[in-house]
Amino acid sequence: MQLLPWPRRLRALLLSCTDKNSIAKVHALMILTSTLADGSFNARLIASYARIGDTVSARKVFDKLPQRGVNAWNAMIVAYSRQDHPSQVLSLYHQMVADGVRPDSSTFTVAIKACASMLDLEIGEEIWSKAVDCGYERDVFVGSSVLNLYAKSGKMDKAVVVFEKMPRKDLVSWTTMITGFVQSGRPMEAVEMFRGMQLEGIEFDGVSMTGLVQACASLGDLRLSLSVHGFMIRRGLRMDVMVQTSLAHMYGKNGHLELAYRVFDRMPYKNAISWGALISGFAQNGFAGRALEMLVEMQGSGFEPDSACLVSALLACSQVGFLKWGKSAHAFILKRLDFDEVLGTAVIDMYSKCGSLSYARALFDQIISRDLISWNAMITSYGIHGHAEEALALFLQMTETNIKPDHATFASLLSAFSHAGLVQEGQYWFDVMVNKYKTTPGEKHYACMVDLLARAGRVEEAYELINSVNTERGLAVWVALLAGCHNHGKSSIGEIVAKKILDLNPDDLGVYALVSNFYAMARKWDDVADMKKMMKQRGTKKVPGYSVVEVNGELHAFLMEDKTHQHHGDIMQILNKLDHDMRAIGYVPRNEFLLHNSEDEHSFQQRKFIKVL
DNA sequence: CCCGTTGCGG
Repeated sequence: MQLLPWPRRLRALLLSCTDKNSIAKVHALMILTSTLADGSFNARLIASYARIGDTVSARKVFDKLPQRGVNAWNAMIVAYSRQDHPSQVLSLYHQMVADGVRPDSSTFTVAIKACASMLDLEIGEEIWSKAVDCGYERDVFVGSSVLNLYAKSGKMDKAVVVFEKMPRKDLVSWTTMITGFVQSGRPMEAVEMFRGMQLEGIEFDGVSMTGLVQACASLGDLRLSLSVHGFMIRRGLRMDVMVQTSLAHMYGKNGHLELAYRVFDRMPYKNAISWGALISGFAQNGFAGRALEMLVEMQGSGFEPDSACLVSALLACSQVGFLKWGKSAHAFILKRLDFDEVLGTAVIDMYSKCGSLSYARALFDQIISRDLISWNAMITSYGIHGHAEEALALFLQMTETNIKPDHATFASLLSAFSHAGLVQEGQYWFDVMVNKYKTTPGEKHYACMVDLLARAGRVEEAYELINSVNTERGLAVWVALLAGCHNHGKSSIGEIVAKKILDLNPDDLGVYALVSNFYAMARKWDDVADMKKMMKQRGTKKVPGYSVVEVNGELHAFLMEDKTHQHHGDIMQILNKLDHDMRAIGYVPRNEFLLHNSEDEHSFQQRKFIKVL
């Protein structure tokens, strides 16, 4: 065997090292042969320790070096980057610059990546401008890193500027733009980016495809989703867990749960995230029971649910008011997970929707990390429960923190006033929102204001309000107004509003019921008959509301004309007694406008059992 | 030669 010169032998040896002991032996040899002083070899030693995850040993070598070249600094910086220690990366970067060592492409790339992961746009841009000064403006690696920095900071428009200036764009730079647009809620542009990449003749991979699939998921276009899925099969893409999980999620999120399950079922390797994708699909589409079943099933298959799975499970409990399971989920979190903002807010929401406002508030006070959405959720909870004063008190408390209220906060606050019938307060805070917080009111805010005025019988004012603004006036605004017209016998305005509603072609049967009830109030019997015909034609796209009660941990669902409950007779008896007692103290039920359509109700019942159980 | 882009949630 021919002996190589020392440095080359050591380099070969280092490359074959897979454990700490063998690296340490080479390390000793390097000391003996005095090759450690060689700038290109000490960097390799640091990189070897880093490769096996031993950052501590790498740092010891680094610290003992008499002088450090770019490669040594880079090796150490990359080591910290691999271990996901962005602040260490930045501190080394700054030390290196202070030592007068000139960073290279690799240094800038990794340093900017660290800023992206800490969402520190300011330092990131500072480093980027230094990179430009050092002549790396046209570098693909540094460029992609900057694209990601802007994408993660929600500055896609800045990313576009950098991207368009890049002379050479490769798979990673295109992919960064795709995922950037997806994460910024601009899925159409993500799809356009994918098409642009195809036109440039750059072959896609699993990562870029994951971005495209996520774009399809947020577009909710089944035809596009199916064609993308078909495209990747035709092109023979090797699908890994991530691609398959994003596919299952794409179908599940948009309610195509059979397709989602088919993808999931055929996955050779699944993990907790794949399960989470399915669970969230079921939970978000109203299949609460199925979501909770899958949570149990995943544990049976040996997977530990993570916080995202629990968030979906809590959402499922909220939807059906299943307090018993909600409490189990809470207990599970206390035992095995750490509370973050998302998980905390989901538990708060669950307690609130399951009727336990005090638990919700106690949790809100306990959760250390509360963000904007946590505050909004708690304010919403008070609103739903009719506690407008508490909602306002919380809002005022919020203004003392550094979290700024957003459009959703005001929507919750205004809705709280509308539920409590506090017209003056509502008007006052609407004004504050517009003038002090410079928040442009949207459809939701106008709907609250219309609801507030219309409930109080000030239908004319509400009508004037919506006619005075130029914003998009959607269904909710008109529905709130018509409900007011119905309750306060305002037939002339109501007729105009009813026509507007019908022009919008809603697919909610409840809206048609409201219009029909309004016509009945106005004694427009021909229109009532038309409405009934229309409802029959349109079929049952939307499931009507039903009540759910939890008794001893078991759910009982009720809807109109439903006689299937085992204690139906007893329940009716008690209801009759309550009805009798209420009339005795002066209650006059307004059931003269109630709508009956027994054929539809039958199909509703079928769906009810699928959904709740 | 190294460095940049990925899957579920309030």
